[in-house]
Amino acid sequence: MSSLSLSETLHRLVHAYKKQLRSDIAAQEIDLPVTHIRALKGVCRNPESTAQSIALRMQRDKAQITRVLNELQQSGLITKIDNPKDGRSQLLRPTAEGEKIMTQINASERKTVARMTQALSSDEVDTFIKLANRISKSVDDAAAAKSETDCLTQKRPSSKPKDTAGKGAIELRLTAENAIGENHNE
Amino acid sequence: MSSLSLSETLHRLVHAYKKQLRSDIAAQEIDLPVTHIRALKGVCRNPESTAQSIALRMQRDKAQITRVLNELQQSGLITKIDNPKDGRSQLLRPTAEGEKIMTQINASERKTVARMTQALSSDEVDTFIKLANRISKSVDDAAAAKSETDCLTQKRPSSKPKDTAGKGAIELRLTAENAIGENHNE
DNA sequence: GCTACTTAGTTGACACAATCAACTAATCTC
DNA sequence: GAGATTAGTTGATTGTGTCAACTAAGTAGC
Repeated sequence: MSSLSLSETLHRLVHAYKKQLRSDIAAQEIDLPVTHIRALKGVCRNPESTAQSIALRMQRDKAQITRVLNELQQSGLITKIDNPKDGRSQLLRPTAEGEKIMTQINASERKTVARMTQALSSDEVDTFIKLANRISKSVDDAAAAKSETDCLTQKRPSSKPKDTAGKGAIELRLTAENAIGENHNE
Repeated sequence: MSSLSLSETLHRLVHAYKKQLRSDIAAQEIDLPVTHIRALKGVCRNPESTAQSIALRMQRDKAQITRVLNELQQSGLITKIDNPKDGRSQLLRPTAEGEKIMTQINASERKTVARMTQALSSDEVDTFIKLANRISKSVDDAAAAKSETDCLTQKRPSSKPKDTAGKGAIELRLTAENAIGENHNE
């Protein structure tokens, strides 16, 4: 019955949420796209962040992350310092300005979340988040399983499929594990 | 505690969902963006559809809808016929091809939803949808209320604000009412 | 009927989001 | 040291969402 409308429900919900968050942020005169904010958040949360770890956490393409991080750097919100343990990557740190903005953003976000959940009890919010996470996990697991069978049916041409299927499977499995164990972080 | 992670939860969830849906649809060799699919679905559901009604239902900008509908028409999935009751608008109808594709898409979507909700009981799915709808409604209501006060504080310059705030408020209130009463449709 | 306003749809311009492929340079493995 | 892998970058392209200005058709008040 109602199962088909899950899609519409999700579309509506996210659209409403993004709109609200953007307007709350704009109201604070912070001029950053949502993706940049999420990335900045990632950097602030973990002082050992690299572009790679941010991309993994956000489950986004590393190309996109590269650009976002560069823009955050240009805006003076983060700095990159050479990773002593790995010459390929740099550690990301928020600047003082970045920390300041982050504080403001956290306030905005709290307000946004408060508005969204004003009609719900905190138990209901909790239930909602748990259900949402279980749904996300199911999708990730399904995707990982699919990539795996893809690999098998391909019989591993042994050197050809440079990136295509294999990487997808690994990434997805990693992030699926992440996604669950991570919520206690805030 | 967990309230802050609502944002991340939502981001993850929707990203996972879109990815899954896109791949399921691509697997059927249908080459349509998600937005186009949603619009086609709207057209198929209601034989009296106009661009306006689709835009309202989807809560999207009418400019975007215009383009999406034109592309659907070019792809031969819908037709526009002059609205006998209003020379400004056209009634949208799926073509035979459009109906066919819609059937396939519905199958894909059912599969996608099944995957997403495989770890949930149908009661839990139901709970999730209800909570999501309540959250959407809260956001819409908040936005509508805000637009309203904006209007008041502007003291109605009597002829200037052609479109800006007023329309937003009305649209949002309409769609908020819609969003709730509409789920029984499928 | 004329004038105002409103509404449906279109168009152009733009910003943001996501993805893919090809590439460099550093690292790891053997 | 050769070959694969990984971190990050760059270019191109597609999709998504928004805003403003515009045309043409309908509506209301007079």
